[in-house]
Amino acid sequence: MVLASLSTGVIARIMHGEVVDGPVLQILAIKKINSAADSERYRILISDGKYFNSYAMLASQLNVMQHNGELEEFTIVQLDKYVTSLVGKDGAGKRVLIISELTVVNPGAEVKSKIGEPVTYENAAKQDLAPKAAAPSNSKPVAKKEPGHNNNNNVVMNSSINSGMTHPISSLSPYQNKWVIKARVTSKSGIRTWSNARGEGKLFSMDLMDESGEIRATAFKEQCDKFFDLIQVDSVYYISKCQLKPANKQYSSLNNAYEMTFSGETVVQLCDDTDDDPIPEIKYNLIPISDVSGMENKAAVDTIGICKEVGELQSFVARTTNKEFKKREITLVDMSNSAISLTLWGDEAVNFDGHVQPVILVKGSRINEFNGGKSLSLGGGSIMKINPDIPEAHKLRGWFDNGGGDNVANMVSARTGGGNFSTEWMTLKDARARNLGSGDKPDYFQCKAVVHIVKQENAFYRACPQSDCNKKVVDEGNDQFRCEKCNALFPNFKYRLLINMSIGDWTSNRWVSSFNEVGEQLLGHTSQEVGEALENDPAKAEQIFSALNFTSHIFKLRCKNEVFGDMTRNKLTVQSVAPINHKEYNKHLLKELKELTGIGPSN
DNA sequence: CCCCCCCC
Repeated sequence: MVLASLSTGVIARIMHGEVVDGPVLQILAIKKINSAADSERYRILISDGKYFNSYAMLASQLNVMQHNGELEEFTIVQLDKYVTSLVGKDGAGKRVLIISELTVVNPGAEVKSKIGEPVTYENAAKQDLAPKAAAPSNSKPVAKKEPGHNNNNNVVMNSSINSGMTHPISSLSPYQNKWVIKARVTSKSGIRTWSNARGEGKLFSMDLMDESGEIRATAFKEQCDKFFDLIQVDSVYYISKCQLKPANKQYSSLNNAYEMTFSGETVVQLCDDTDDDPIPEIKYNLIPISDVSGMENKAAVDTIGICKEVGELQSFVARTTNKEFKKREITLVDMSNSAISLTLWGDEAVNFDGHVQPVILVKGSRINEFNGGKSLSLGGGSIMKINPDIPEAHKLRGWFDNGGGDNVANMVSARTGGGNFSTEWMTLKDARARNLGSGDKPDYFQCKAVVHIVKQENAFYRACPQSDCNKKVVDEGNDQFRCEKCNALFPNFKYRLLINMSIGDWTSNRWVSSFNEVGEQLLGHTSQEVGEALENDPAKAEQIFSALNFTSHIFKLRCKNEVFGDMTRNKLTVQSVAPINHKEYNKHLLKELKELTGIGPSN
């Protein structure tokens, strides 16, 4: 076994500001810093064999290495990426080493002992330091200063910027307020107003990130107006003089025990030296839309797709909070031949122009699962980019403009109840033979079938006229109708359809039930029209119902055993009907043929 | 000081 040589004496040079590529060092100890819960930080005692530094910290993305036991005592590591930064009051505090990327060269178990007799670098001999007066590590020439906001003689801010000495986000706490951070905005909310018992106002919030960590910041009222336009996602800013307070973890998934609030003292200054900047870029973990099917409900998703369809802007009042919301649902497609619904909110929904079918990138969108379909929703901390200038976007554009989105096979948001995949094709005979519906949960399948018989008897009922109640009403006479669910009398009612019909495919036939919306779609008339015809105009009703006979459709069916007394019946309910897409259906038939015969196209 | 992002 060969142990790597340590970069002897290098810690003194690094800590005096020299930039050294890939120093090889030994971990002598690692311990968790006593900080508030939920913000996990590790401090390291690290040595180059001659000097040690006990003020080294692990950037949080490396915590996992410690969890995996890769950073035990005596481990030899190479630092692939690190910065030094000042913490403490007025820049007079400690300089810390923050390690954001490292490679294990020799595991601690192999090395087994401390190398050399290191002493603190603060006593380093002159010859170990860089020959010329070394610049602090962050002190690349700072770009020309923008006129800062509230930047009147801000000594701390200016001296920090001029010296290149900023504080790592992970070092911020409520106990010390002389700091300047240099951070990238990773997301920014819209302006939101509130009004409650304690008052009213407006605010916006943003997420900030640097090499060491991340933090949420919120600007209220005056600060909201003052800073909203200045703050832009992806830009880097110097920020100082905010209030810090414990983060309410209920509302934030950021890895920080604290959050900050802008105050009247807060100073924000755009930093435009982005091309040679130690602040990391926002990372997008883009996944194919098809992958969303297999992910957990509420999980965060970064993805990119073409906006193939745009829904109308919708307004509604949330039933629980009585707040009004605006939303718009759009459909994204990508090269996994999959489509998914994405919900935009507020101004983003109002201002969205989808008719040009732009490329849409989302970061941190949330999965909402309903009846087996999964859709995405933008929320706090998520961002959307329209036509981002990245290779993935150009690739998608080319794919889509050449007809790529024409044959989307996998509807990730389709409500099949069937779980992770598109609804399985099955014949009516196989559905029986395979005892579908006998489990705890319903089964779902689809088949192509023709309508044989449609029952007119009991094809409708009179329902409560309230929009969110479909309960059958009791005719009280005198044109009064009682809803027992709403416990109210109404002078009117609405018709609801409940169509029973026999459908058949080439293997078998079955009775199926269709509820209101599917019934309207099949009959091509509103429930009101159908109900009135059945009650008052038998000839019209006959015309409406017979038009459905011998028509073929793709039926998505829900199959479940239902118990009535001591009888168990296997019941089929039509979830949705669609016209036969012959291209799609033939694809399915070819696949079946290939499975039966082994002959056919490769996919 | 917000912390809402529904419904089906």
